[in-house]
Amino acid sequence: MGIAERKEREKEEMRELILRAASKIFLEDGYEKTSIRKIADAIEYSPATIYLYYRDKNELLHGLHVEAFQKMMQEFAQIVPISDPFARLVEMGHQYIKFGTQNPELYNLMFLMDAPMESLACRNEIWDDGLRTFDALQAVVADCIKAGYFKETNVENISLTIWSYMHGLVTIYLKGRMKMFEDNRELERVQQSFTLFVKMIKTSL
Amino acid sequence: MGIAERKEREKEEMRELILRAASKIFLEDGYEKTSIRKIADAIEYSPATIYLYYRDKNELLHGLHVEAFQKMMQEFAQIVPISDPFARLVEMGHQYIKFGTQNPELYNLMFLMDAPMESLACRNEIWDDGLRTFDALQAVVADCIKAGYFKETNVENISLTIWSYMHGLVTIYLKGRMKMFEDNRELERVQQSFTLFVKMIKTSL
DNA sequence: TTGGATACTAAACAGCGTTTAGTACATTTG
DNA sequence: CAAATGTACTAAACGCTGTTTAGTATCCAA
Repeated sequence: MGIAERKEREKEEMRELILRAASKIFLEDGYEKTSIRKIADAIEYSPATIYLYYRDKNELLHGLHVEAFQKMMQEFAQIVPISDPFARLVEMGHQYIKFGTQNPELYNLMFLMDAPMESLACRNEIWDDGLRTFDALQAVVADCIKAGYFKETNVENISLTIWSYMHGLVTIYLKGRMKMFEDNRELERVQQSFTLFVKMIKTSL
Repeated sequence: MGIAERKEREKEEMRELILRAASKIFLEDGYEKTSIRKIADAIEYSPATIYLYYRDKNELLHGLHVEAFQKMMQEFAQIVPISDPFARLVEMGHQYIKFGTQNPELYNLMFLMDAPMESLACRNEIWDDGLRTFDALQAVVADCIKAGYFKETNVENISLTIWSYMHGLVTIYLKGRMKMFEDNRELERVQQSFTLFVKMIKTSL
């Protein structure tokens, strides 16, 4: 009997309906304003219904978290055709900065918020999405080593170090901590620093 | 007449009383649990009273923000006696990592939270505390240049680049994004990456 | 047809930051 | 000294929040 299958399908559709509404509100109005009640309103169900499909708000945010990483990986796909590994790494950095600065709410969700992590913690899943993205970086770094750009060989350590820098730069910008340089040339400073960092890894790794 | 002065003093004492209670709760229970109602409870006043001394919660958090920076600068003071500029810079990095990892809630408040920034924004003050700390870094970097350690001369850009890395590393750790390396050697990885970064700036700046 | 699973919700719980209206007391003024 | 003004404080409410409980319909299997 296909009834169980249909129910399963309907359940999945409902999960998707909720996630779409949540995503829309999250992207339009930001995290602060993405409340369960508002999501419920948007899909014309009661707030309690949402809890029949997601155990809590953290799990729902984890759903958006997954989508955010998909979007980032999609943008990283643009760098694949670049044949020179180092040029590919540099372009990956540009894409990272671009993604972060243009999607502050998503970036926050992906790398700063506690909520989606806590959803994973209690089910001791692992942080798959983040790992896949980190692997993408590691792959490019490994190519740089193979092509003789770097003398260092600890791919994981090099990748973590590069990511740390990129993440710090983007976060300082996004969280308004660059406003201390009173002029309004924050994005210029981001680019300037990135140029210096590229020079650094080129000459010293 | 000294009445105005006494009232002024009492007002300041009350502000301090509130701040001390807020600080205690913040350090013990973290940001999430630091509510106006709980602070009011601790000092045995009504929640509304707090609003006679702080315009809103953001301004109160900014008070803690100021103290957090004082504490950090205090720990940075330990590096002053180190005569070699580069060794001083490296030790400053160690202190930064130590402060961040041992005071996660404070670090969050200082460099990640929106709240204390928003308090400044509406009064268009500037981010003095952060600037002073950044200046401390710039001073050490300038010394490194003078001592011939670096060939680069843009102190601000070098400092921003170094801070970006440090901040990224600490944030990745604090926000649990290093848990993807399933083994439990996160702090070890932090040190390993820092060692690599030190090598990088030594050979390429 | 009946009985139990399923889908859903109204209402409540316990918390939040903040504001309003009003009281009690301290101080200044006539 | 009494009346008027100003100050310090708070109870209660407003409008939110995430989440749970209890109850009502509806669907489906026996």
